[in-house]
Amino acid sequence: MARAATTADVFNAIAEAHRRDILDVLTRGEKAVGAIVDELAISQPRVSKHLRVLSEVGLVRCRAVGRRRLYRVDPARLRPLHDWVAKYELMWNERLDRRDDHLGDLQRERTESDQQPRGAS
Amino acid sequence: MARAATTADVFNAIAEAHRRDILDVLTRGEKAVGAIVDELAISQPRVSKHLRVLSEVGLVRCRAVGRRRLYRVDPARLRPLHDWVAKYELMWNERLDRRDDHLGDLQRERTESDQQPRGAS
DNA sequence: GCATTGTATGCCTATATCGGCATGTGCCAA
DNA sequence: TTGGCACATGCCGATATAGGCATACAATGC
Repeated sequence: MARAATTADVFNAIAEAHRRDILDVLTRGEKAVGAIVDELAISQPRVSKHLRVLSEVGLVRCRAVGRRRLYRVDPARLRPLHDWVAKYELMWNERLDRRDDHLGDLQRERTESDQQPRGAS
Repeated sequence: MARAATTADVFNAIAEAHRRDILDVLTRGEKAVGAIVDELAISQPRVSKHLRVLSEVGLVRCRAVGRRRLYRVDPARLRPLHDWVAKYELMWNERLDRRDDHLGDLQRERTESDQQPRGAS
């Protein structure tokens, strides 16, 4: 088996740095392919291909205007990612809080796993 | 060129669903490899390999206890991801706000890109 | 020392990616 | 209609992955 398809989900789609760059550019408003190409100094076919991936996972939407295609971000699609990370954000805030209280020694006071009897889902 | 290494950054590391599963399990506390294996019903070598990737990007830390290795999450490492998504969270909140105000017609009032003169970084 | 448990690694295959380059397709202009 | 601009696609090569299986390594217990 190989790596999961880039279009499998949002996580895979944004793994590629250039794809994130493109999204970031689109953050500043709807843009045509050519504009992205110029702004990022990436070849046009490359941009088009990345846009296709982003499009397939719904991260961008396209609108044709004349012979141009204007792409825009659909930020809501990043929600799964946001929600997933949120859990961990809680964790690191907790840790910082504890560190404030006890000045960071018992960093693992209760975290110590008691190696559950295997099978307890 | 192929896809970026899974160990290139946190984004690539968490692209793999099983890796996220492992992190989620570790969310509930430090766990030994065997515990993860049992909980996720994934082969041991697989788990070990995923842990290695997670380890290389700093998402988990390891501590040897006897012949066991206890892994724990280092949630702070997800910060880049969190920060990146945060921008988009703002965006979708804005949109919802606007929708509240104007009942969603002028969804693109100002978003309209004015196709900057090409070259303006 | 020796057998056993708990993990990490190595090797191999199938698969899919990213990027380059050339070319197809669609729309506009003269 | 012909030319040309804006994008999308197709094909190719190099690369690296995920997972299976067997095995090496480490620590423990007898």
